[in-house]
Amino acid sequence: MRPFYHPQAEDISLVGVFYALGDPVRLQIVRQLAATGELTCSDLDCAVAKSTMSHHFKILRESGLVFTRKEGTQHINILRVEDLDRLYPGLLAVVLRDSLVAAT
Amino acid sequence: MRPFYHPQAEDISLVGVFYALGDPVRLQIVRQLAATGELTCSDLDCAVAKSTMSHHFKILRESGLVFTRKEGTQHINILRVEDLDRLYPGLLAVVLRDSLVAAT
DNA sequence: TTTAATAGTTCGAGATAATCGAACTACCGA
DNA sequence: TCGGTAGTTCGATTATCTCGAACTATTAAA
Repeated sequence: MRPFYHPQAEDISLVGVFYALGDPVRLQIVRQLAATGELTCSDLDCAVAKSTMSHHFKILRESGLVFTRKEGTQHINILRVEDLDRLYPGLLAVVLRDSLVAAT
Repeated sequence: MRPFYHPQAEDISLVGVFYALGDPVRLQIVRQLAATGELTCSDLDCAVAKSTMSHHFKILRESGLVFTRKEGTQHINILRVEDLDRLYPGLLAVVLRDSLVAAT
């Protein structure tokens, strides 16, 4: 298995971030990440296959939204809050506002 | 030709907006719209076919980012700034910050 | 009032990307 | 070492994107 690719902060593009957020499952992941701090693939119980879930986390990771570290058998994801707030201040606030309702 | 569909403001979803912005051509359109106020399909000279351009404007329109009106032979697009600022305050600011450089 | 020109949409085909289940890898514990 | 759990990768199917060609609508010219 290849090691994870995480872009440098400078390589996190706005269009890539928007692309990653432009999917209901991934948007929900980001919101839940912001609420809980950490999340593994299987912490969410949406109605998608786990291979698809893995794919979603890969897109979040490679767009720069999420950092993944390995811990035993599981992959723990965290939001790259500092990078995102520095690069695109105000963006996360928009994403997280009113995210208590599972708004899309 | 069918009339244009424009969603009600209440039906403009955040994930739909992100989806629309998650493409380099469409992001550029939105930025240029913010700068110039109005834009037709052929005002931009990107290296995409005009049928593709029409498709991009359709996505911007149906996601609620853009309002299109007919004027003679051309379709004039404007950003739905008020709706967007009311629904998702801060979002357009993020999109337009540093948009002078053709950042992606 | 045909004719042509412009603006944009729609259609059909080929290329890209998303989703799923199955098979696989990695790690931990009995 | 044998499962069991967590997650990735693979292959096939399905959906979406892009393009050029054909079409519609509107205006202007002949």
